[in-house]
Amino acid sequence: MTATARKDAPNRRTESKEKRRLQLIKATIRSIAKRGLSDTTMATVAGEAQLSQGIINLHFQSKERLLVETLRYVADDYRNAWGKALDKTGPDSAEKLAALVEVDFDRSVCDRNKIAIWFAFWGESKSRPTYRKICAERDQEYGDMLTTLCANIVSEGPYPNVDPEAVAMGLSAMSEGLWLDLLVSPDMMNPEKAKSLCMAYLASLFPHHFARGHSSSGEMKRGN
Amino acid sequence: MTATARKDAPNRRTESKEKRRLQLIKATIRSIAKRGLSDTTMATVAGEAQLSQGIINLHFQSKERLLVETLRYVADDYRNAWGKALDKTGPDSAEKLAALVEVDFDRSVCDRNKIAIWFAFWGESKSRPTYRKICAERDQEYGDMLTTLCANIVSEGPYPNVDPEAVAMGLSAMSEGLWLDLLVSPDMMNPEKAKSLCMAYLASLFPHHFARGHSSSGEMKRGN
DNA sequence: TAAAAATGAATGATTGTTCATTCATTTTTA
DNA sequence: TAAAAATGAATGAACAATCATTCATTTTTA
Repeated sequence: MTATARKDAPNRRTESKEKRRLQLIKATIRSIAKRGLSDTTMATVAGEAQLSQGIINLHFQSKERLLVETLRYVADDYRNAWGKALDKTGPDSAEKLAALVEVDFDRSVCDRNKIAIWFAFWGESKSRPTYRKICAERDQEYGDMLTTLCANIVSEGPYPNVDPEAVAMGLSAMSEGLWLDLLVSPDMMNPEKAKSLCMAYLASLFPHHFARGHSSSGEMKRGN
Repeated sequence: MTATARKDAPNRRTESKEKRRLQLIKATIRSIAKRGLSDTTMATVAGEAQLSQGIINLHFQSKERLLVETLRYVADDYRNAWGKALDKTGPDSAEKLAALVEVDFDRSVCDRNKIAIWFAFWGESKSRPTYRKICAERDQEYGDMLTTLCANIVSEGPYPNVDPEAVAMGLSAMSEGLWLDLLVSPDMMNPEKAKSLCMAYLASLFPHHFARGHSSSGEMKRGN
């Protein structure tokens, strides 16, 4: 039995604090996805985690803190996803932009459960400044990245009268709106279609960098 | 004292059923906008309406029904808004499309309170089929209208390889995403900017029908 | 064996709902 | 037309259920 083996047992009664917190956050996510935020109680979360009633207050002090930590986890998760995707690409900005669109509709980011979590918190964000702040920071960082990439592309190709920030805002807005369609009308929308709509948007604004009318994933013009 | 005068008193103890229901629905909207859906209780709604505890169950039987009726009211309100806007325009499809964008970011439709209501219900829609159905129907009807208008424009101008349904889906997605920005980052986004982003989207896809690079509301090319 | 982690029954606050009662209004009666 | 009776909308206290939180106890760890 190695030193790490003792951490492999799935239902050890005593886990490290950090692991328990993560376990509870993931249980919270499952509960919100399944029952919605307003039907998610301390009991349903503890039940999802297969732990006892008092466990959440032990690790998070209050329900409110659990929810905030959960939102933070989801936001970090999303940040990591597009950060990693960017690392995998070359230096080309158009390629990076396509990779970001790819991530937004990749299974790891946009299954209906995860989308439901986002909308659950967005839905409460008007009356909860803490939620709103976390979401706004996420938007800010993502938007800055998009704007930088769009600015690079504008500087490369001949695109008179194209405002990089406007393209970035339009693209992220479209992504979020398509998430809503995936959530509300899963019969009408699917990730592939959503992806191609975003790519069509990019192609219409940056015709020298993105090919039009292709539905396959991440298709771009080469050698520009 | 005329026969109608007796209905003018603002705080009549006895109102018609329909008026009371509407009063309670509007109180629900205010409560959700102010406190969010999960902190909206029978007491907060009754308080907003300045009526007593039991009044909601008297008129709506249950909290759940009140919320469903509220969502239906908001959805109908939206439907009426764009229906009226269409009636005011001429027969030109591009003009109608611009009018729809105008409505989406008109004060009467998109102040932060109303947007908060939409997101509150969207946030619960994953786990509430009734909410989802109402939202999906709204999307369907609006999407069909958009698609028809886009198809007309495609048939008018030379737009090879432009799919009307794709444009329609992209536009409505962008609108909804911009609503999210207005909700979460009101410092970064405002209705005028949102409107011009949508118009820029239309201009990039239908350059013969919409003028590019103008920020003033509803600007279109004439005489096409 | 002392410290830490986890339990789950208990607690008090909050919630949606019910219902006997009140009261403004309408209808009927004389 | 004035008084009496009937109506049903509205009330708000009471109720049962549910909720987040606490804490004495048990279990596990080091």
